[in-house]
Amino acid sequence: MSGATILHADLDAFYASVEQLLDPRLSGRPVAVGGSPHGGVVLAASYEAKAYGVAGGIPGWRAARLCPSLRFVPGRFREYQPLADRVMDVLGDVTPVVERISIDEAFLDVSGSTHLFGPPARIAALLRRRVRDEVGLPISVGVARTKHLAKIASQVAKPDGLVVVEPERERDFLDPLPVGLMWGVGPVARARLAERGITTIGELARTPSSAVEQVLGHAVGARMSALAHNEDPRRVAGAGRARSVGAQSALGRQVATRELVREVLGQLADRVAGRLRAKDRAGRTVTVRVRFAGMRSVTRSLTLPGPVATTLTLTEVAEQLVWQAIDDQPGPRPEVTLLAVSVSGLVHQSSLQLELPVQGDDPRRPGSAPGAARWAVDRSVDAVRARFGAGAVGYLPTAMPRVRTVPDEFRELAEHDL
DNA sequence: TCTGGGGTCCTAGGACCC
DNA sequence: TCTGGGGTCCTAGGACCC
Repeated sequence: MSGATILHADLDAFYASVEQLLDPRLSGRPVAVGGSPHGGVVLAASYEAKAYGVAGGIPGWRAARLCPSLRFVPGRFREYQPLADRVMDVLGDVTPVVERISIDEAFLDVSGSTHLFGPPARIAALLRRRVRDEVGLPISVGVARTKHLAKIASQVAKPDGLVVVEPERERDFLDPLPVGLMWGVGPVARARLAERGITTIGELARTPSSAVEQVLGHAVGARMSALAHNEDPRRVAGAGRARSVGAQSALGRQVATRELVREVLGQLADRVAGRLRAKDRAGRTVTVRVRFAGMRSVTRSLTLPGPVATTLTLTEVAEQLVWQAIDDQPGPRPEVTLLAVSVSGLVHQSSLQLELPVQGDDPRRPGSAPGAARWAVDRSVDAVRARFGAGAVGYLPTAMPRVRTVPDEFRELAEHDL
């Protein structure tokens, strides 16, 4: 019961490893998925590339400078989801208690599986071998008494390793590790702690919780303090439902015109509303984000009287909010580099409960009057797309400015279940 | 040469209510 | 007369995660 029975299994450099699997000429070589020496951003880097300092998120031209022999591949995004699902199936063979937290990693509780498969360390080794033999991908596994410890252990195990933290050695394991390995400590928190001379988890554990809270804020400070003291009560369980749904598009640098904004928001709203309708959900709060040249971004949100899930209503509300955000900026009209739309305050909404007009409401107000008609139109569009494909029908002229957009397959990889 | 896309949670101020 | 105390919702911003 109190033994080390939690596993954290994490595929190594997942996207890059898939590319190496699909094209053996890439194996053992530095590979970047996405980006190019001339632009774009690297989405994932193989371990050989990481050795040069190449990492996900950095601009392609910088990656090329760091590693001249780097091979850029566009990414065969369609292949990723099925391969990751096969890995999860392997994990599910040893226990039903699997909590998938992203496309490529999961927690397992194997406390009920040891009578069948042996001790947890053995189970972890078995899983690693099976994933390698049956799917062809390297996976690292951490084994410990808690999720936090197991997660840290798998990070320490990478690449392609296994680390078991026995309960009596937890303190020895944690104390010398950098605070940045803790789940929830990012660059900002790490820098703030470093200013106080706190760089290891052991040092954090020896700092009074009240002091940590002063540095990191009440909630984060208390949580990090507890984790440093190795208190982690979280159980392995299925992930909860999503609390928001969104979509975004980077635009390069463009002057915002009515046409551009409407085109982009129409596409984003179509994705978001379509996902909501597919799961019979809707939400009351619409939030947009506008990022300007220089990476500064602002958000505007509006909570409607009732939930929305129609493409046109969402587009209209988002449009109002985006112009509000842009018009609030002082000086000449700024260049826009990204638009995002998201819907939160989600509720279940059966197909029969439409966006009904609020009595006495202005019929032109978003989310009210034409709701029923719009819902019906969207349902028809959804049905046509289900039969004939996503490109079969849509609302908006797509002849407008060229917006560089990523493939839908890539977007879908990051979607959470609704 | 100039930064992808989808999410979660927390903070803080103001409006509003009892 | 110069202002209690607590709670909820909304909005904007930010850190963090994969």
